[in-house]
Amino acid sequence: MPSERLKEQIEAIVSELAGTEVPVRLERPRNPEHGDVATNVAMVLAGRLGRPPREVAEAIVERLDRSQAGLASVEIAGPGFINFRFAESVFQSQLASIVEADRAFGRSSSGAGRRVMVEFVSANPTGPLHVAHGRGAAIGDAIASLLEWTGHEVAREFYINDAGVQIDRLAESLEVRWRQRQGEAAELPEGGYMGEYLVDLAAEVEAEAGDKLRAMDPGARRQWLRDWGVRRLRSEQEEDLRVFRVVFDEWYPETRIYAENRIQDTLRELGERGLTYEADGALWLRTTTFGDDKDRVLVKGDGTYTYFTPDIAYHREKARRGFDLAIDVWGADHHGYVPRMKAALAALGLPDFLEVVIVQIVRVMRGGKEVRLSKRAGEIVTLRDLFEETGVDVARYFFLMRSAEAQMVFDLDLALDHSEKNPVYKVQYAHARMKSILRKAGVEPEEADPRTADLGLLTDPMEQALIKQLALFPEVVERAADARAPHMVCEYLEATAGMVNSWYHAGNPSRNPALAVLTEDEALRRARLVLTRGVSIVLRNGLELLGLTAPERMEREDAE
RNA sequence: GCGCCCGUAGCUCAGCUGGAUAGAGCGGCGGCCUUCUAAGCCGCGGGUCAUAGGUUCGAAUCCUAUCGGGCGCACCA
Repeated sequence: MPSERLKEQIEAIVSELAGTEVPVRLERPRNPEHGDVATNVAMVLAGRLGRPPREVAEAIVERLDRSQAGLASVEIAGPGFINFRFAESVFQSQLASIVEADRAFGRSSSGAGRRVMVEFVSANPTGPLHVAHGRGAAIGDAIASLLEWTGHEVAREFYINDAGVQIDRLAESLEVRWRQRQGEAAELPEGGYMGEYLVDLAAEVEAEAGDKLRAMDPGARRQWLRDWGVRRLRSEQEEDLRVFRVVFDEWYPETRIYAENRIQDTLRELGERGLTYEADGALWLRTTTFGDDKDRVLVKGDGTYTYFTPDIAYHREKARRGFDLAIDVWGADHHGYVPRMKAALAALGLPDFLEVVIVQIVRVMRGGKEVRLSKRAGEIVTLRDLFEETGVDVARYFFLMRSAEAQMVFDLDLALDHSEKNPVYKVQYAHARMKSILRKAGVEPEEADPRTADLGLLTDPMEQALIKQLALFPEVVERAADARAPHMVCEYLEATAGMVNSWYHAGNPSRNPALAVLTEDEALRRARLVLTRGVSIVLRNGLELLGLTAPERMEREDAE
């Protein structure tokens, strides 16, 4: 990266001027007239040195070794910005390095040596996954991917809440449905699961083990239904997620926390640290010591644990399993739970171990009206309903294209639009077009080789702007990973695709054959094919990073 | 009542640790098809950045207050 070298040089100059280390930030000006990169360091330094910003800027510029940094021009502008423009050769060599890196372009090792667990979805195994889970699934998976691209060692994990009262209710509800099937007048329990899916599952139960269940005593039958229901629903979730292209390294059951006595270990450790106490017949944790609003109950008056307790033990296990950082992706309705969980981990001596990404709610709109996500004939209820209608690529992209912390509207009409109005297709189309040009040129991608092309021939402003845009990709990945913000990659891909489509159309042979990739001029054609390949590499890497496909060609529906 | 998120163009949203005339997509309006696939492209219009103060050379961005929307405030999970 040429800007890296420049940054180091400026840092050296500036720390000499100031007499101390001064961090330098190079930014990309919005306005291209302000150069390729710019810095405000002279303004930052002006106050400290007691000199006018422009004078400080002069001093910095005087000391610069332009050729060493690959600079074509440097100017001081406005209140004291320094604007830099790189030599064209710098961008030409960047295009060459994009093509050479190919699938590795955009990857870095900045996170090397860091083991991170991303835990997401973690839906209760009491029913099918809903639309809201889909957003968490897409975002969690993309964050994990971003961390992998930046060199972290990443594990994706799903925590199965297969213990606790919600599972008792599942077992009861399933039993009621099974008995109703046999004509008994059974009523769903308070807080039972009313979904129709349990009626279907009851039919499966009957087919699989009806006679056996009738012969069992009630306790054994309940236990059997409980195990069967959890297993069945869990595997249905796993299958839905697999089709949605989200694959977990581990499905970690809550019952394992109990089976391995982790709760006792955790309570003992908290007790030894003097952070628990008994009051009103319950055992409490002093979470207020670590920033929570009130202390929390660990063991209820009846001797059972709150939901919190096994969850603390589970997060303690994450650290014990060797992870340096745990990132949890939670729904907005759990945000109030964040301070207490962080407090509990701080109590265990793990103050910075947990990072929580809160994913806000999704509203689905069709025809300008909100789709009620309750069960109603023909309306979308589950994640599977949604992606079966839109396709997996579209559903994933729509979930990812907005920042997680903002509520989002899922516009089904736009999602179902197969034109380039749909941002997913816009990006995929741009990719397919590059592939189409390569096919038309009759070359394999590897034959578009920067070593046998003169990239100096790419002098058109559109081409140069495009090369600069492609070169930004690694920085975008880096920032998106740091910010746990996959939507930044979407923004970048859409902007890139827009430029690609303009370039492609400008070179439409019927309009301006001089700009066409497949031009008569053999040398120019070779150079443009390298750019074509570079574009396809960046778009493909970006799409695949987000878990989307990069199609070789787009299906064309015959227009009427 | 307290806490968290949000309030930017008609709609949906970007705006990176404050930076140079506030951006994109959709919708609207006007052009452009014997195509490296027009499922498109080019251009135009459109904003008191919720409001009021404050900090700063500089605020959509930071601070305070107010208003509006969402969510959460259990010995539920």
